Amino acid sequence: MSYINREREDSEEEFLLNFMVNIILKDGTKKEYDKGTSVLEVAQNLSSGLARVACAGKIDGELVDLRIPLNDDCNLEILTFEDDGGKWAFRHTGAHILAQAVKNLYPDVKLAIGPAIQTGFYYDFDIDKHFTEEDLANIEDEMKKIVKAKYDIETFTLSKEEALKLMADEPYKIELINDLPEGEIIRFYKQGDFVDLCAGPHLLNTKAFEAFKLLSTAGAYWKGSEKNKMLCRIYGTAFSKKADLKAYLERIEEAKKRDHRKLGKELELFVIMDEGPGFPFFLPKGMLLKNNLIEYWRELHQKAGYKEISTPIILNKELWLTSGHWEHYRENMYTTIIDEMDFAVKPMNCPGCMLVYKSKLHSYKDLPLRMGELGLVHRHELSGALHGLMRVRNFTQDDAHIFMLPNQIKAEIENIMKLIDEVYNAFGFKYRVEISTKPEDSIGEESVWETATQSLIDAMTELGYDYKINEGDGAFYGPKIDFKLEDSLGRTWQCGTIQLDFQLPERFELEYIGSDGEKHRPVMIHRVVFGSIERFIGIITEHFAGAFPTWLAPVAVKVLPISDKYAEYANNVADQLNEKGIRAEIDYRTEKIGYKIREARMERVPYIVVVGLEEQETNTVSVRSRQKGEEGSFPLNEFINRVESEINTRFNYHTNITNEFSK
RNA sequence: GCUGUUAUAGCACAGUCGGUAGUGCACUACAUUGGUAGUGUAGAGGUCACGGGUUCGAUUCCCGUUAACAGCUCCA
Repeated sequence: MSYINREREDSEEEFLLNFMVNIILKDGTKKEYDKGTSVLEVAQNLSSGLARVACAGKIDGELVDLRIPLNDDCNLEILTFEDDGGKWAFRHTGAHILAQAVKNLYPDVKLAIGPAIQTGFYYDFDIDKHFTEEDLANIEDEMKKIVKAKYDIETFTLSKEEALKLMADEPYKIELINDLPEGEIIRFYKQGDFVDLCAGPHLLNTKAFEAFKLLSTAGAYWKGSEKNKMLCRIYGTAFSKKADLKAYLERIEEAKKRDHRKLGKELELFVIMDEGPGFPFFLPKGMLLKNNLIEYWRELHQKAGYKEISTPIILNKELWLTSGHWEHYRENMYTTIIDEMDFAVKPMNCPGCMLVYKSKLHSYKDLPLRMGELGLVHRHELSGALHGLMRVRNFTQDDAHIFMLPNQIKAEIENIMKLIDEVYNAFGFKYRVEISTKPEDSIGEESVWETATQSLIDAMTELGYDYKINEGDGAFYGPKIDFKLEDSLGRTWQCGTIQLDFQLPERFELEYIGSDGEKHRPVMIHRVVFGSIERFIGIITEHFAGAFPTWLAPVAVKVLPISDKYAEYANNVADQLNEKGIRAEIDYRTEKIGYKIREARMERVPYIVVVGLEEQETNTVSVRSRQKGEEGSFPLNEFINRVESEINTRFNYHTNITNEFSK
């Protein structure tokens, strides 16, 4: 809040002579203005066009209102809707217009908060009713009136006492005011007769807010805590141009078409039944996909020096007490009684792996020891959190635990970062990285946590990653680096994670014999690359819109005989393909060829080959590829070589996929 | 788990202002033996999610349960 402080300090100096301020613009130009010139006035001076579309400013990297006077030399940027900060101010103004409209229509409503978000804005209301679609339409109309009224948006500040008095009828605002640190400027924005507590920035007038739409309503807890009252939230989105709004709404519709739950059903990959909420069934096609991923994973990890193990799904209570899960993860665990003793279904693979480590004596020469496990874990997730394959109650983690000497930590983390980067890039994913620190409910010494967290930060810095810190979001046994991938609607899902753990080796009293002949404690890393095979399948299904690259596709080639006279030749073709490890299927049905092609295309099969009399006589196939459409006839062995090399090169090919299913 | 919405054939959906239900695709049979995005005809398939209540009568109205969907919270 440095600009606010500047504003205050300087107001005491107002008696002094007007000084000039030197500002440096985004393009590096230096300009001189009278002290007290506002950001807006600078914009107007630069160009009236810029001033018209300006939404906010940025002083020395800090987002500010256009009305803010410049009192010190600084770097200044004028932000429009095209800039993140400008977009934020624009949409935040939308939240205020929404609140004003709701207040006009429902005077008894109590206002909570209403920020801009990545996809638009929302406002939380405390009201006895719930908003229907019809209500949303009415509110939208009311918002349009406010926009048409072209209210100037003004801002002012008040002392705490005055602010509390002004907001006397708004209990949530009072709570917010009381939560502000002592001495903080309490700022308000006003448009027409609507006043809201807000740090800003905002637009100058409501008239610019034309291209918007209210999208949905939802329940949301006050201050995001499930202990608090649930409020009614209205979501909306807005753009500076109507065409952009239209394009965005169309994009949402497009994204729905590639929802993995819809495609999973259509492509017969998986089903989730009422009999097992959150427990997916994999169908033959989904199983092929899953096994293809696993095969890739095994190849990758073998090269990277991992050894694969498998540990039991059910283990006794004693083990979970030792690991700390019984105390810290109990509510997510499924338990059972066997021979009158307590057992738990594993929610994580680590304790089992600990036992494997302890099953023999290790020398420092064995380290780092990288033990992978495709472990099936079960976790009781809240019913409302379940979401197709993205959030399930049993899933296969592509887990690995790495035991090492303390001086091997950085190198190992870097190895894993590179491995994850290789895999995500291969699929063409963009991802975000976050570091999560010590949570409230945790085990182990503070100093150990600090060392662990620092070594994660060091590795990230060394590799030049941009990362965000999530305070208090770590696992109960250690800090972690999380890798987040986006789904088709822009929601992010945690996939890869690297977790440093000094606790479990301690609890399980793991040891290795050092070069000094003495026993020492190894350090451990937990890590996953896909995260869970299930979630990853969900994400790649949406990413490829079901048109999986040939190496992954459940069926690589669909053979379509023109009629059953050519079934034998079709068999011959499919056999030769399958012999080379190319998954081929034959559609024997006595349907018209056009019909069979249509169905095969709906299945997103990479290659369709049509065989009839002509092909049989010349030992050729008529090829139709997903990428290029009808390609004509090729000798069978030429086609086989082509597909075989495409599968072997895996990712070198998929980036070219362009067809109506992958837009 | 919380707030809201929803639940009709394998799938996508109509419908019944309370008198036990239809369309398309898929499925089965027959005919059609075909050349790059949907062949024709016929047939079979549903205690209208489950449990209560109101009613002469409930798939329809009310309550509860379960599940799904959107969001919140939580997470791989």
